[in-house]
Parts: sequence; C-alpha cells; structure tokens
Amino acid sequence: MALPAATTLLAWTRLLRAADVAGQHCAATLRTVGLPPPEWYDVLLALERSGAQRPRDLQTRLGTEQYALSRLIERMAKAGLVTRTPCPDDARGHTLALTIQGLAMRAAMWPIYAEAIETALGARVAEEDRAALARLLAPLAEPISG
Amino acid sequence: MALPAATTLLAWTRLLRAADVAGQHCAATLRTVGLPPPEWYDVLLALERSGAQRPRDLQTRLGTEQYALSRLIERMAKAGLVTRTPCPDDARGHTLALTIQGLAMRAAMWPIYAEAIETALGARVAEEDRAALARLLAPLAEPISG
DNA sequence: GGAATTTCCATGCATCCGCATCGAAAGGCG
DNA sequence: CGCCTTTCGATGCGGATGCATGGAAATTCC
Repeated sequence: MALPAATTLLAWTRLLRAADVAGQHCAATLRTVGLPPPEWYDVLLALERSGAQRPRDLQTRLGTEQYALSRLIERMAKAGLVTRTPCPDDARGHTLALTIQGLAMRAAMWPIYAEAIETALGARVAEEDRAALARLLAPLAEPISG
Repeated sequence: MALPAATTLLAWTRLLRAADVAGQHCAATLRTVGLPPPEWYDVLLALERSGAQRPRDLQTRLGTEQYALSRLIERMAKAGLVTRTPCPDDARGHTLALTIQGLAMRAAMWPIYAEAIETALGARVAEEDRAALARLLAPLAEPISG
C-alpha cells in the first residue's frame, strides 16, 4: 500500500473541512429557528419519498449506524413525528410511518434547510463546478471495499 | 436567496456522505489498532509543525470549537502527550507543548493514518481527479461569510 | 487610574454517540 | 420437529459533544 500523495492529503483535509463547515452551518441554521437537526430531515424525507418502511431499510438507505437510528427513531416518535406499528410478517420489527405532524415538519424544515444548503454550497461554487464536484465525489460516497 | 439547484443538492449529499465514509474509515482503522482518534493526530501535528502554542492559536488553526479543544487538550494531557505550562505574558492562558511521548505518538500514528487515508481517498480517485477535487473544495473549506 | 468591555479558558448539565451485548424472532439444516 | 445460526431492534454504560455560563486576566476608553 502506497503512502498518500500530496494531492491526496490536500483533498483529504479539504474534504473533511468542507463537510464540517457546511454541516455545521446547516445544523446551526435549523437550530437557531427552533427546528430539529438535519438527520431528522433525512428520516422524514426518506419516509415520505419511499413510504412506510422498517428501521433496517431506513438504515441501509441513510447509511446510519443501527443503534444511532434506533435512538433517533425513538426521539422522533416521542416528538410525535413518526409512529412505530408492529410489523405483520416479522414480529421482531415494526413499520415506521410518518404522522401528519411529521409530514408538516418536513415541509416546515425544507425552506430553512434549503436556504442553508444554498448558502453553504450553492452560493460558493459555480454551477459547472458543482456538477464536477458531484461527479468527483461519487466514488467517495460509496461504502469502502464495496 | 435562491433555492438550491439540482447540482447543488447532489453535491451536498455526496459531500456529506463522502466525508462521513472517509472519516469513519480512518477513525475505525486507528481504533482497531489501539491508537487515538484522528483529532488527536491533528493536534500533535500542529504542535510539532508550528511549535508550542496557546490553545487559542490551535483553535484557529484546527477550526475546532473552543470547549471541544479545551477538553481534547485535557484528555491528551492526562495521557501524557502534551503539557500545559503557564503562559509568561498572559496569565489567563498557558502554552501547549508536545512531550516526548506526544512526539512518539504522532510518529506511531502516521503510518496507520496515512494508509487509511490512502485507502479511503487516494486509492479511489485518480491523481488528476484528486487535484481537481482539492481545487473545487477549496472555497468550501473556508469559514462561511468570511 | 478606574470602570466597562473583550478575550481566554474551563466546566455544569443535558444530550448524544460508540461499543458491546441482550432478548426475541426468523431462517437453515439434519 | 429440535437445534444452531443469523437477523432485527433495543439498551446499559462510559465517554464525548453542544450549549450556556463562569471566572479571571487583558484591553479599551474615558
């Protein structure tokens, strides 16, 4: 295994820094207006887009750790945004579904979240560069050794 | 403020995902061989490269939150990797310096860390693409509105 | 010089995360 | 069927994080 080239190290530090800056900005923006953090949005969106589903499916879709998702779901259920109903054909699990409030919350979060994304990324990179960036990041967004 | 374009959203999701995948891989690699997490490396490297310095300087250099750095330093001091000596010309603060063990720890971490970076990034993106990626990420790694 | 402000660092508290593990159900296999 | 392995989801526990705040020293301003 070769040691990293200079371009690798530069890309590495910038990748981590850029994601941190952007992520923090979004989380902070949502928080200052009293809305839940971005990961709640991801769950709400996934349930809205792909319909009611089991935690395992959500876990694969979002790429979160099992225990992290378990507790995230618990908090969101406590907040009345999702429901956990027993799964008919697998008594181990349950089916997650959005509530009306969950649907409303996603709708309420979107404008704020969208503007934060625009500020953190859209407004700072030209259109053609964003396309190139997305293309270059594609392989890195895949799980390692898969 | 315009809402995000499609390329913005794609770049956004991939940026966060890529950084998470890469960061997790590195942290996990270090942990499985019993070494401290990546942020310890960053502190050790900064102290080695730029010499003894105050927490504030380190904070600016690394872009961490003040309280996070304060507690990180405390853990590293407890582990014997850095020392905190009273600052001669500012009685509020102190000067951070590497110990011999801190120097040794950075040296011990580097091969493992480097290989993890190579696996997570270097081996998955071509040389010319890494250069392009670093260039495209440069503006995003800067603090927002600064 | 003295008061108000700002900078520097630490910390109480609640929350969240990571790891390991657990209980329960499903699936595989003789 | 009875046993063993795998999958699903929750959780105890220690530790890390974020937020707010605190205290102390430095700086600014009059």
